[in-house]
Amino acid sequence: MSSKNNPSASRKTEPEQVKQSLRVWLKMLKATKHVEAVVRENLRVKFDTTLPRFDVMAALYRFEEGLKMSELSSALRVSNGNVTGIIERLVSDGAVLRVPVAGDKRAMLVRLTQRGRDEFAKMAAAHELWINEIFGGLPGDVTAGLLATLDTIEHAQGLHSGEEHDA
Amino acid sequence: MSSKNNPSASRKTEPEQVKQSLRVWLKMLKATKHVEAVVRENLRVKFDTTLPRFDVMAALYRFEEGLKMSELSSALRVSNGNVTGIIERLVSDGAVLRVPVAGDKRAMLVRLTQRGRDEFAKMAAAHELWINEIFGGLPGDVTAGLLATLDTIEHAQGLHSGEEHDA
DNA sequence: GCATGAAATTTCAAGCTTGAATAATTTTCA
DNA sequence: TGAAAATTATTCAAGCTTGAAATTTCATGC
Repeated sequence: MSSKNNPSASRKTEPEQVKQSLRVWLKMLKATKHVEAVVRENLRVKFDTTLPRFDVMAALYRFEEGLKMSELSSALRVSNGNVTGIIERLVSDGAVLRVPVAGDKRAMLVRLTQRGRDEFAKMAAAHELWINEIFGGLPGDVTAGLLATLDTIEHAQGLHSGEEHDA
Repeated sequence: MSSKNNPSASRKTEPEQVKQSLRVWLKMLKATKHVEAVVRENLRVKFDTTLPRFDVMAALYRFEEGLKMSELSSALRVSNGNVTGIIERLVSDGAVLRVPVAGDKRAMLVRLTQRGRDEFAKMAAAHELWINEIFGGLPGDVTAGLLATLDTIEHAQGLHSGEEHDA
Protein backbone atom coordinates (compact mmCIF):
# COMPACT_ATOMS: atom_id res chain seq x y z
CA MET A 1 0.00 0.00 0.00
CA SER A 2 2.71 2.51 -0.86
CA SER A 3 1.83 5.73 -2.62
CA LYS A 4 4.65 6.07 -5.13
CA ASN A 5 3.62 8.65 -7.69
CA ASN A 6 -0.09 8.10 -7.47
CA PRO A 7 -1.71 11.41 -6.54
CA SER A 8 -4.49 9.84 -4.44
CA ALA A 9 -5.99 7.08 -6.53
CA SER A 10 -8.25 9.23 -8.66
CA ARG A 11 -11.70 7.82 -9.30
CA LYS A 12 -12.31 9.91 -12.39
CA THR A 13 -13.18 8.45 -15.75
CA GLU A 14 -10.06 9.42 -17.58
CA PRO A 15 -9.81 7.48 -20.83
CA GLU A 16 -6.52 5.96 -19.78
CA GLN A 17 -7.95 4.67 -16.54
CA VAL A 18 -11.07 3.37 -18.24
CA LYS A 19 -8.96 1.40 -20.68
CA GLN A 20 -6.88 0.00 -17.88
CA SER A 21 -9.97 -1.08 -15.99
CA LEU A 22 -11.30 -2.80 -19.06
CA ARG A 23 -7.98 -4.50 -19.67
CA VAL A 24 -7.85 -5.85 -16.14
CA TRP A 25 -11.43 -7.02 -16.24
CA LEU A 26 -11.07 -8.85 -19.54
CA LYS A 27 -7.93 -10.56 -18.37
CA MET A 28 -9.52 -11.58 -15.13
CA LEU A 29 -12.57 -12.87 -16.95
CA LYS A 30 -10.42 -14.85 -19.31
CA ALA A 31 -8.40 -16.45 -16.55
CA THR A 32 -11.50 -17.30 -14.58
CA LYS A 33 -13.22 -18.85 -17.56
CA HIS A 34 -10.16 -20.91 -18.24
CA VAL A 35 -10.09 -22.34 -14.75
CA GLU A 36 -13.82 -22.95 -14.80
CA ALA A 37 -13.51 -24.78 -18.08
CA VAL A 38 -10.83 -27.02 -16.62
CA VAL A 39 -13.00 -27.82 -13.63
CA ARG A 40 -16.09 -28.47 -15.74
CA GLU A 41 -14.21 -30.76 -18.05
CA ASN A 42 -12.65 -32.68 -15.20
CA LEU A 43 -15.97 -33.05 -13.42
CA ARG A 44 -17.54 -34.29 -16.61
CA VAL A 45 -14.85 -36.74 -17.62
CA LYS A 46 -13.76 -38.02 -14.24
CA PHE A 47 -16.99 -37.88 -12.29
CA ASP A 48 -19.69 -37.66 -14.91
CA THR A 49 -21.20 -34.63 -13.25
CA THR A 50 -21.52 -30.89 -13.70
CA LEU A 51 -20.29 -27.74 -12.01
CA PRO A 52 -23.74 -26.65 -10.80
CA ARG A 53 -24.25 -30.04 -9.20
CA PHE A 54 -20.83 -29.80 -7.62
CA ASP A 55 -21.60 -26.36 -6.24
CA VAL A 56 -24.87 -27.51 -4.74
CA MET A 57 -23.26 -30.55 -3.19
CA ALA A 58 -20.45 -28.41 -1.80
CA ALA A 59 -22.93 -26.19 -0.03
CA LEU A 60 -24.82 -29.16 1.37
CA TYR A 61 -21.61 -30.87 2.39
CA ARG A 62 -20.69 -27.95 4.52
CA PHE A 63 -24.08 -27.78 6.21
CA GLU A 64 -24.49 -31.33 7.35
CA GLU A 65 -27.80 -30.62 8.99
CA GLY A 66 -29.19 -29.56 5.63
CA LEU A 67 -30.40 -26.32 4.10
CA LYS A 68 -33.74 -24.96 3.11
CA MET A 69 -34.18 -24.41 -0.60
CA SER A 70 -34.18 -20.66 -0.07
CA GLU A 71 -31.02 -20.82 2.02
CA LEU A 72 -29.38 -22.88 -0.65
CA SER A 73 -30.25 -20.56 -3.48
CA SER A 74 -29.12 -17.51 -1.59
CA ALA A 75 -25.91 -19.22 -0.53
CA LEU A 76 -25.14 -20.02 -4.15
CA ARG A 77 -26.50 -16.70 -5.33
CA VAL A 78 -28.73 -18.26 -7.93
CA SER A 79 -32.45 -18.11 -8.47
CA ASN A 80 -34.91 -20.26 -6.58
CA GLY A 81 -36.24 -22.00 -9.63
CA ASN A 82 -32.75 -22.92 -10.64
CA VAL A 83 -32.05 -24.83 -7.46
CA THR A 84 -35.34 -26.68 -7.74
CA GLY A 85 -34.22 -28.35 -10.95
CA ILE A 86 -30.75 -29.25 -9.81
CA ILE A 87 -31.99 -30.70 -6.54
CA GLU A 88 -34.60 -32.69 -8.43
CA ARG A 89 -31.89 -34.41 -10.43
CA LEU A 90 -29.66 -34.94 -7.40
CA VAL A 91 -32.57 -36.51 -5.55
CA SER A 92 -33.32 -38.87 -8.38
CA ASP A 93 -29.63 -39.76 -8.43
CA GLY A 94 -29.82 -40.65 -4.77
CA ALA A 95 -27.31 -38.02 -3.70
CA VAL A 96 -29.74 -35.72 -1.95
CA LEU A 97 -32.67 -36.19 0.37
CA ARG A 98 -35.64 -33.87 0.87
CA VAL A 99 -37.15 -33.69 4.31
CA PRO A 100 -40.06 -31.53 5.38
CA VAL A 101 -39.33 -28.84 7.94
CA ALA A 102 -40.91 -29.39 11.32
CA GLY A 103 -42.95 -26.28 11.99
CA ASP A 104 -43.35 -25.02 8.43
CA LYS A 105 -45.29 -26.87 5.78
CA ARG A 106 -43.94 -24.57 3.08
CA ALA A 107 -40.27 -25.19 3.58
CA MET A 108 -38.16 -28.14 2.57
CA LEU A 109 -34.83 -29.16 4.00
CA VAL A 110 -32.39 -30.72 1.58
CA ARG A 111 -29.34 -32.63 2.68
CA LEU A 112 -26.81 -35.01 1.23
CA THR A 113 -27.39 -38.72 1.60
CA GLN A 114 -24.45 -40.73 2.86
CA ARG A 115 -23.83 -41.72 -0.70
CA GLY A 116 -23.91 -38.06 -1.69
CA ARG A 117 -21.41 -37.23 1.02
CA ASP A 118 -19.07 -39.97 -0.08
CA GLU A 119 -19.28 -38.95 -3.70
CA PHE A 120 -18.66 -35.33 -2.92
CA ALA A 121 -15.71 -36.06 -0.66
CA LYS A 122 -13.96 -37.73 -3.56
CA MET A 123 -14.80 -34.95 -5.97
CA ALA A 124 -13.68 -32.27 -3.54
CA ALA A 125 -10.33 -33.93 -3.01
CA ALA A 126 -9.76 -34.13 -6.74
CA HIS A 127 -11.00 -30.59 -7.21
CA GLU A 128 -8.43 -29.29 -4.76
CA LEU A 129 -5.69 -30.86 -6.77
CA TRP A 130 -6.94 -29.53 -10.09
CA ILE A 131 -6.97 -26.05 -8.65
CA ASN A 132 -3.58 -26.51 -7.12
CA GLU A 133 -2.18 -27.59 -10.45
CA ILE A 134 -3.13 -24.18 -11.76
CA PHE A 135 -2.50 -21.86 -8.84
CA GLY A 136 0.05 -23.88 -6.92
CA GLY A 137 2.66 -23.19 -9.55
CA LEU A 138 2.64 -19.49 -8.80
CA PRO A 139 5.30 -18.10 -6.48
CA GLY A 140 3.96 -17.78 -2.97
CA ASP A 141 4.22 -14.03 -2.88
CA VAL A 142 2.31 -13.66 -6.14
CA THR A 143 -0.50 -15.78 -4.77
CA ALA A 144 -0.56 -13.72 -1.62
CA GLY A 145 -0.61 -10.54 -3.65
CA LEU A 146 -3.50 -11.73 -5.75
CA LEU A 147 -5.42 -12.65 -2.65
CA ALA A 148 -4.79 -9.22 -1.21
CA THR A 149 -5.88 -7.48 -4.38
CA LEU A 150 -9.04 -9.48 -4.63
CA ASP A 151 -9.73 -8.54 -1.04
CA THR A 152 -9.33 -4.93 -1.99
CA ILE A 153 -11.89 -5.35 -4.75
CA GLU A 154 -14.18 -7.22 -2.45
CA HIS A 155 -14.06 -4.45 0.09
CA ALA A 156 -14.24 -1.63 -2.42
CA GLN A 157 -17.37 -3.29 -3.69
CA GLY A 158 -20.22 -4.72 -1.69
CA LEU A 159 -19.78 -8.35 -2.51
CA HIS A 160 -19.90 -9.58 1.03
CA SER A 161 -22.07 -12.20 2.73
CA GLY A 162 -23.01 -15.64 1.51
CA GLU A 163 -20.13 -18.05 1.38
CA GLU A 164 -19.29 -20.31 -1.49
CA HIS A 165 -18.24 -23.91 -1.79
CA ASP A 166 -14.76 -24.92 -0.73
CA ALA A 167 -15.03 -28.36 0.72
CA MET B 1 9.49 -10.99 -8.03
CA SER B 2 11.63 -11.11 -4.92
CA SER B 3 12.51 -14.42 -3.33
CA LYS B 4 12.07 -13.69 0.36
CA ASN B 5 11.82 -16.97 2.17
CA ASN B 6 10.33 -18.95 -0.66
CA PRO B 7 12.71 -21.80 -1.45
CA SER B 8 12.02 -21.79 -5.21
CA ALA B 9 8.26 -21.68 -5.62
CA SER B 10 7.65 -25.31 -4.87
CA ARG B 11 5.06 -27.01 -7.04
CA LYS B 12 4.34 -29.71 -4.53
CA THR B 13 0.95 -30.43 -3.13
CA GLU B 14 1.59 -29.44 0.43
CA PRO B 15 -1.71 -29.05 2.25
CA GLU B 16 -0.98 -25.46 3.10
CA GLN B 17 -0.32 -24.58 -0.51
CA VAL B 18 -3.37 -26.46 -1.71
CA LYS B 19 -5.54 -24.53 0.71
CA GLN B 20 -4.03 -21.28 -0.41
CA SER B 21 -4.66 -22.12 -4.05
CA LEU B 22 -8.24 -22.95 -3.29
CA ARG B 23 -8.68 -19.75 -1.33
CA VAL B 24 -7.35 -17.65 -4.18
CA TRP B 25 -9.47 -19.42 -6.74
CA LEU B 26 -12.68 -19.09 -4.79
CA LYS B 27 -12.07 -15.43 -4.19
CA MET B 28 -11.27 -14.83 -7.82
CA LEU B 29 -14.37 -16.72 -8.87
CA LYS B 30 -16.50 -14.74 -6.50
CA ALA B 31 -15.18 -11.40 -7.70
CA THR B 32 -15.60 -12.36 -11.33
CA LYS B 33 -19.14 -13.55 -10.81
CA HIS B 34 -19.95 -10.32 -9.07
CA VAL B 35 -18.72 -8.22 -11.96
CA GLU B 36 -20.47 -10.43 -14.47
CA ALA B 37 -23.70 -10.13 -12.56
CA VAL B 38 -23.42 -6.36 -12.63
CA VAL B 39 -22.83 -6.37 -16.37
CA ARG B 40 -25.68 -8.79 -17.04
CA GLU B 41 -28.08 -6.78 -14.97
CA ASN B 42 -27.09 -3.53 -16.63
CA LEU B 43 -27.37 -5.02 -20.10
CA ARG B 44 -30.78 -6.37 -19.25
CA VAL B 45 -32.20 -3.25 -17.62
CA LYS B 46 -30.59 -0.57 -19.74
CA PHE B 47 -30.37 -2.26 -23.11
CA ASP B 48 -32.80 -5.15 -22.90
CA THR B 49 -30.15 -7.59 -24.04
CA THR B 50 -27.94 -10.35 -22.68
CA LEU B 51 -24.26 -10.95 -22.08
CA PRO B 52 -23.93 -13.66 -24.75
CA ARG B 53 -25.46 -11.33 -27.31
CA PHE B 54 -23.11 -8.58 -26.19
CA ASP B 55 -20.12 -10.87 -26.52
CA VAL B 56 -21.09 -11.91 -30.02
CA MET B 57 -21.67 -8.34 -31.09
CA ALA B 58 -18.36 -7.30 -29.59
CA ALA B 59 -16.53 -9.85 -31.69
CA LEU B 60 -18.37 -8.82 -34.83
CA TYR B 61 -17.83 -5.16 -34.08
CA ARG B 62 -14.14 -5.67 -34.04
CA PHE B 63 -14.10 -7.60 -37.30
CA GLU B 64 -16.00 -5.25 -39.53
CA GLU B 65 -15.59 -7.47 -42.54
CA GLY B 66 -17.45 -10.22 -40.71
CA LEU B 67 -16.56 -13.61 -39.32
CA LYS B 68 -17.38 -17.15 -40.27
CA MET B 69 -19.47 -19.03 -37.77
CA SER B 70 -16.53 -21.23 -36.88
CA GLU B 71 -14.24 -18.25 -36.42
CA LEU B 72 -16.82 -16.65 -34.20
CA SER B 73 -17.29 -19.66 -32.00
CA SER B 74 -13.58 -20.21 -31.60
CA ALA B 75 -13.01 -16.53 -30.88
CA LEU B 76 -15.61 -16.68 -28.13
CA ARG B 77 -14.50 -20.12 -27.05
CA VAL B 78 -17.98 -21.55 -27.13
CA SER B 79 -19.49 -24.42 -29.05
CA ASN B 80 -20.61 -24.15 -32.64
CA GLY B 81 -24.20 -24.95 -31.92
CA ASN B 82 -24.30 -22.25 -29.33
CA VAL B 83 -23.37 -19.51 -31.74
CA THR B 84 -25.95 -20.71 -34.23
CA GLY B 85 -28.78 -19.94 -31.83
CA ILE B 86 -27.49 -16.57 -30.73
CA ILE B 87 -26.87 -15.44 -34.29
CA GLU B 88 -30.33 -16.60 -35.25
CA ARG B 89 -31.87 -14.27 -32.71
CA LEU B 90 -29.57 -11.40 -33.61
CA VAL B 91 -30.49 -11.82 -37.26
CA SER B 92 -34.18 -11.76 -36.52
CA ASP B 93 -33.58 -8.62 -34.46
CA GLY B 94 -31.94 -6.98 -37.44
CA ALA B 95 -28.58 -6.58 -35.73
CA VAL B 96 -26.71 -9.16 -37.77
CA LEU B 97 -26.56 -10.18 -41.39
CA ARG B 98 -25.63 -13.56 -42.84
CA VAL B 99 -23.84 -13.63 -46.16
CA PRO B 100 -22.64 -16.70 -48.03
CA VAL B 101 -18.90 -17.05 -48.45
CA ALA B 102 -17.66 -16.73 -52.01
CA GLY B 103 -15.71 -19.91 -52.68
CA ASP B 104 -17.20 -22.15 -50.03
CA LYS B 105 -20.79 -23.24 -50.03
CA ARG B 106 -20.50 -24.59 -46.50
CA ALA B 107 -19.40 -21.43 -44.77
CA MET B 108 -21.39 -18.41 -43.74
CA LEU B 109 -20.09 -14.96 -42.97
CA VAL B 110 -21.89 -13.04 -40.26
CA ARG B 111 -21.50 -9.34 -39.74
CA LEU B 112 -23.21 -6.53 -37.89
CA THR B 113 -25.75 -4.45 -39.74
CA GLN B 114 -25.37 -0.70 -39.43
CA ARG B 115 -28.08 -0.81 -36.85
CA GLY B 116 -26.18 -3.51 -35.00
CA ARG B 117 -23.04 -1.40 -35.07
CA ASP B 118 -24.86 1.62 -33.72
CA GLU B 119 -26.50 -0.37 -30.96
CA PHE B 120 -23.26 -2.00 -29.95
CA ALA B 121 -21.35 1.27 -29.91
CA LYS B 122 -23.74 2.59 -27.30
CA MET B 123 -23.59 -0.54 -25.23
CA ALA B 124 -19.82 -0.69 -25.36
CA ALA B 125 -19.50 2.87 -24.15
CA ALA B 126 -21.79 2.18 -21.22
CA HIS B 127 -20.04 -1.10 -20.53
CA GLU B 128 -16.70 0.65 -20.21
CA LEU B 129 -18.13 2.91 -17.57
CA TRP B 130 -19.70 0.09 -15.59
CA ILE B 131 -16.39 -1.69 -15.50
CA ASN B 132 -14.58 1.46 -14.58
CA GLU B 133 -16.97 2.03 -11.71
CA ILE B 134 -15.73 -1.22 -10.27
CA PHE B 135 -12.06 -1.32 -11.17
CA GLY B 136 -11.37 2.37 -11.56
CA GLY B 137 -11.66 2.89 -7.84
CA LEU B 138 -8.62 0.76 -7.18
CA PRO B 139 -5.27 2.45 -6.68
CA GLY B 140 -3.30 2.48 -9.88
CA ASP B 141 -0.54 0.30 -8.55
CA VAL B 142 -3.00 -2.33 -7.36
CA THR B 143 -4.57 -2.49 -10.80
CA ALA B 144 -1.17 -2.82 -12.38
CA GLY B 145 -0.24 -5.54 -9.93
CA LEU B 146 -3.39 -7.47 -10.67
CA LEU B 147 -2.74 -7.22 -14.37
CA ALA B 148 0.77 -8.51 -13.86
CA THR B 149 -0.38 -11.41 -11.74
CA LEU B 150 -3.02 -12.41 -14.23
CA ASP B 151 -0.35 -12.31 -16.87
CA THR B 152 1.70 -14.67 -14.78
CA ILE B 153 -1.21 -17.08 -14.58
CA GLU B 154 -1.84 -16.70 -18.27
CA HIS B 155 1.73 -17.58 -19.07
CA ALA B 156 2.06 -20.31 -16.50
CA GLN B 157 -0.99 -21.84 -18.10
CA GLY B 158 -1.70 -22.28 -21.76
CA LEU B 159 -4.62 -19.93 -22.11
CA HIS B 160 -3.28 -18.07 -25.09
CA SER B 161 -4.77 -17.35 -28.49
CA GLY B 162 -8.25 -16.17 -29.37
CA GLU B 163 -8.99 -12.66 -28.21
CA GLU B 164 -12.07 -11.61 -26.40
CA HIS B 165 -14.42 -8.69 -26.74
CA ASP B 166 -13.30 -5.27 -25.61
CA ALA B 167 -15.01 -2.84 -27.88
C1' DG C 1 -61.52 -15.44 13.68
C1' DC C 2 -60.04 -13.77 9.63
C1' DA C 3 -58.31 -10.78 6.06
C1' DT C 4 -54.10 -9.15 4.32
C1' DG C 5 -49.52 -9.32 3.35
C1' DA C 6 -45.13 -11.87 3.69
C1' DA C 7 -42.50 -16.00 2.90
C1' DA C 8 -41.15 -20.60 0.67
C1' DT C 9 -41.32 -23.10 -3.14
C1' DT C 10 -42.57 -24.59 -7.72
C1' DT C 11 -43.89 -23.76 -12.38
C1' DC C 12 -43.16 -21.61 -16.65
C1' DA C 13 -41.30 -19.52 -20.96
C1' DA C 14 -37.32 -17.96 -22.92
C1' DG C 15 -32.75 -18.18 -23.67
C1' DC C 16 -27.90 -20.05 -23.00
C1' DT C 17 -24.63 -24.02 -23.26
C1' DT C 18 -22.70 -28.29 -24.27
C1' DG C 19 -21.29 -32.53 -26.73
C1' DA C 20 -22.79 -35.65 -30.06
C1' DA C 21 -24.96 -36.72 -34.35
C1' DT C 22 -26.00 -35.34 -38.95
C1' DA C 23 -25.55 -33.17 -43.44
C1' DA C 24 -23.27 -30.76 -46.89
C1' DT C 25 -19.14 -29.47 -49.04
C1' DT C 26 -14.24 -29.27 -49.80
C1' DT C 27 -9.60 -31.25 -49.66
C1' DT C 28 -6.31 -34.72 -49.95
C1' DC C 29 -3.90 -38.00 -52.27
C1' DA C 30 -3.44 -42.57 -54.07
C1' DT D 1 -10.66 -39.59 -60.98
C1' DG D 2 -12.76 -40.77 -56.87
C1' DA D 3 -12.78 -42.66 -52.25
C1' DA D 4 -11.63 -41.23 -47.72
C1' DA D 5 -10.79 -37.65 -44.51
C1' DA D 6 -11.41 -33.09 -42.99
C1' DT D 7 -14.07 -28.85 -42.58
C1' DT D 8 -18.32 -26.06 -41.84
C1' DA D 9 -22.49 -25.55 -40.05
C1' DT D 10 -26.99 -27.08 -38.18
C1' DT D 11 -29.84 -30.00 -35.38
C1' DC D 12 -30.78 -32.30 -31.21
C1' DA D 13 -31.42 -33.74 -26.31
C1' DA D 14 -30.21 -32.61 -21.91
C1' DG D 15 -29.26 -29.53 -18.58
C1' DC D 16 -28.46 -24.74 -16.61
C1' DT D 17 -30.29 -20.02 -15.67
C1' DT D 18 -33.25 -16.30 -15.13
C1' DG D 19 -37.28 -13.38 -13.83
C1' DA D 20 -42.04 -13.54 -13.38
C1' DA D 21 -46.28 -15.74 -12.16
C1' DA D 22 -48.73 -18.95 -9.42
C1' DT D 23 -49.40 -21.80 -5.12
C1' DT D 24 -49.36 -22.91 -0.64
C1' DT D 25 -48.58 -21.77 3.98
C1' DC D 26 -47.46 -18.66 7.70
C1' DA D 27 -47.62 -14.35 10.47
C1' DT D 28 -49.76 -10.02 11.74
C1' DG D 29 -53.14 -6.97 13.20
C1' DC D 30 -57.76 -5.84 13.90
